[in-house]
Amino acid sequence: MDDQPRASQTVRTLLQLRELILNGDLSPGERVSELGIVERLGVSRTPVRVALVRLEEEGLVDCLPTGGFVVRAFSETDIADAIQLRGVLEGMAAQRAAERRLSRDALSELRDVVGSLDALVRQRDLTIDDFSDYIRLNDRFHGLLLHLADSPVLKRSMERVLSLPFASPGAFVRVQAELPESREILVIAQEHHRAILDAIENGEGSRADHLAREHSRLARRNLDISVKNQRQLDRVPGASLIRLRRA
Amino acid sequence: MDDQPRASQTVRTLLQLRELILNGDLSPGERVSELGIVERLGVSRTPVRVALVRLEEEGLVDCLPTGGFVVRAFSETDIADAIQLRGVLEGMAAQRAAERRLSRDALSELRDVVGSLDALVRQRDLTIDDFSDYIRLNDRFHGLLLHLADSPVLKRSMERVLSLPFASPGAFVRVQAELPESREILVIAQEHHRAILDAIENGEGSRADHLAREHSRLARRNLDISVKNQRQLDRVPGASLIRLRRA
DNA sequence: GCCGCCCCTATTGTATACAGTAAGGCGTTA
DNA sequence: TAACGCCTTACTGTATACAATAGGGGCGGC
Repeated sequence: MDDQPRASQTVRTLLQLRELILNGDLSPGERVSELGIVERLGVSRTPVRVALVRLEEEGLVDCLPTGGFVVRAFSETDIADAIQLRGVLEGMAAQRAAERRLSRDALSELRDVVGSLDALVRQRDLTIDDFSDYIRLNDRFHGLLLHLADSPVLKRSMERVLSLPFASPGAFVRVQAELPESREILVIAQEHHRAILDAIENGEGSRADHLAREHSRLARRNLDISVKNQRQLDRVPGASLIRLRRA
Repeated sequence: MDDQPRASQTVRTLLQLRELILNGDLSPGERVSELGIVERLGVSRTPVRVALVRLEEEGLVDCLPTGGFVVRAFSETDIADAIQLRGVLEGMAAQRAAERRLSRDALSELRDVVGSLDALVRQRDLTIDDFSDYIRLNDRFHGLLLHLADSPVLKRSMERVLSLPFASPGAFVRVQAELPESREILVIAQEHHRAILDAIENGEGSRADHLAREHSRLARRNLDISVKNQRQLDRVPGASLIRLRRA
């Protein structure tokens, strides 16, 4: 059961604490007691404190002025902004990738992923497993985009944004899977993927940029849909951190 | 002499350690010994460790796989990428500000700053103090832009990028001050400021975006100039962290 | 003389002890 | 009965002690 037997206490604590927060075992606004975590995870206060500092930098917890930390709550606006920001960063990544005039060979992996996605989306009826595969391939596509941009600075910045789990490219796919028009949305998303690849292959930086930004708006749309239906919102990773303002 | 008598040990340690790194008292690649810092700053290891973790998240130090931290070194490419990223984020900020259709009243502060900058740049001969004033007003302009974007997520992301000191808007102004064409560059930069304000006033989001991106390229150009002249590069904040690849 | 192995030391990861402070509860008084 | 104040308690900030590990230096063998 112990996933990380070799990892240091600090790393294990960070991972487990992050999971506690993302799973909703700790509620937004709730103070994260160091001693409470010590009891739960069976480590001393020192690794817990380090993990809390890192999570604060990640943005999952907030520092209280009086000392200590609380689990952060995220509004619909926060999520929408994070999605927009991801779109902008992916736009920059796509643009850079395009303007590097990469060889056909350097793009073979990206082309393979787009090909796999094509095959997947072409199917009539999509199962739960298909959506899992889609999420995996989609993450891979977005990861490759970032890689092809060849910018550690950009990569780091993106990782920060993605540490908010509902900002990740696959965050709303499970929501979307429940919609009647789910397959059509995948068709559109995949058209974006193909077009982004095409733009990169042809060195069309601005086109790649705009396509990536538009692509992220699909997530934004799914967010809007989810907000109107709390049940669907629960399918989003880190759902427990979302606090909608009362209507 | 003690700037922060009331602040906690942790905060003081973070500020002082950051200063040690930025001043070059600790060289890039050099291991940051906890005990060494303890001796230098007269605090215990605990606040030092917290400060190191925070600085690692900021990107000023790197985690060694064996444990401990080293001061990071930044290449010319890193700096160029950070400047480009800042331009993209400021573009997003400007676009958001524009598309919010802000009232004339909400923009009065930004207009004042642009007015002050106008008056400053209009002068024939610019003194050192004038450049200091320019940096202050310029920072204020960029800060207001971020504020008007009204996005905590974006603000946080920008703060991360700006924690690399040579990515900040004013980083290369002191370099530029030494150039024969320094005043002309200021004239161009100020034209950008005016145009960005105009775009925001008129709700022209895309124009604001592109102007902000182009604006950041002035910093990029100054970087290129600085690289050809090590003496000028030393004027940049955090210069000691910059390691150019041998020609 | 050079290379390799072993031991020692320095440094970090981890745990815990101590002190200061803020918050909450209870009692008293108006 | 409600409000104010004091006291207690539990928490975090800080310091330090202990253990494990990695790296370096020295010694010995080839």
